[in-house]
Amino acid sequence: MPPDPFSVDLEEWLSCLDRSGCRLTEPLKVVTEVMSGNRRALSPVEVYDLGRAIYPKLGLVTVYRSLEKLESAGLVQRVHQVGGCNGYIAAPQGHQHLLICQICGRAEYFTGDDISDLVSRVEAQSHYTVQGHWLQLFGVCESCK
Amino acid sequence: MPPDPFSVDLEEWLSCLDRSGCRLTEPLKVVTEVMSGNRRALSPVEVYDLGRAIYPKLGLVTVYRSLEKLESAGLVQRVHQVGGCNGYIAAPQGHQHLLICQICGRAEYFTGDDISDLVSRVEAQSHYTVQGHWLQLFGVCESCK
DNA sequence: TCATATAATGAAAATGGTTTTCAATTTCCG
DNA sequence: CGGAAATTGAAAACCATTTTCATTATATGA
Ligand SMILES: [Mn+2]
Ligand SMILES: [Mn+2]
Ligand SMILES: [Zn+2]
Ligand SMILES: [Zn+2]
Repeated sequence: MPPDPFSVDLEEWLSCLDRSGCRLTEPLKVVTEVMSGNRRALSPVEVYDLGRAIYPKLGLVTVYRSLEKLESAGLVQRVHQVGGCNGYIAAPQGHQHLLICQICGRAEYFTGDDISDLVSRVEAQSHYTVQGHWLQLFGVCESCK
Repeated sequence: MPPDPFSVDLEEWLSCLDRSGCRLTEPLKVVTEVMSGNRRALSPVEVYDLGRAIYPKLGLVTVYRSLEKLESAGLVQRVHQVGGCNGYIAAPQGHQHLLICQICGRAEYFTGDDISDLVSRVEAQSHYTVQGHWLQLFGVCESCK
């Protein structure tokens, strides 16, 4: 069973940010706490609202800057959806892709996609060299059915 | 061999728009001509620039409205990429996905992805019901290597 | 511990892509 | 042909994100 990205704890994220040269300020810690403890893709404003519940004088600009740091450090990733592409969620550990509930937004990572045969076939037919892929599954989670 | 969405001709697109209740105005025809004759994902401004080469008094607002009509009619689709999610390209015919050149932006559709085994496995493990998927391949096209 | 350099913050302003408004124009049906 | 109604383009509004800048907080090392 692969490690669950959502079980990674706050301390690890903070030391990772520390190692990458960030100062561990209160606002950054708050954004990190919100992002590490959530299983949904959150927009900057949602992070802002959740963050202010912990630290009321948090600024929205700081949320944007903190998300950028978390993304640079590889701790969160952007999530593209039909409804918008400004969501952020805890990054996968290794080769994983997202499965997102269309009703409540809850997300899980899954492993085991093997598209190497498909890639070979597509490369042969198209004469492209394939370097990477995006895969995302959409559905309904257990509690939403 | 599946039909190539990029070979669909302008007349078909126009009659499709006609059938869906649009008035075939000069600006809409111009945007349709640009979109049906291009193999790259184009942003609204790119469509605007290409369109004005044909019809100089075309307005950017009309480009937005025309792209919306083309999307509603199922003739174009939005393309999500790392560099932005405001690109539009001719829609696939049936079950196809995009392969995009990272260098020049040229895109091809491919068929034959079969992820049903993966979906079954993921459904069993996650207890989600999977309803759909996004798949996109990125690479380098023949002329860019 | 304390002084200091400097990274980080938050408010306000700027930016830039997209949408809305509205009067004028064009299409298409009768 | 009219004439109703959809469509257009310019201007203004909107809104998410970025930039600016004076102030504050952090880390470092004397
Ligand atoms: Mn994969
Ligand atoms: Mn597929
Ligand atoms: Zn759900
Ligand atoms: Zn190319």
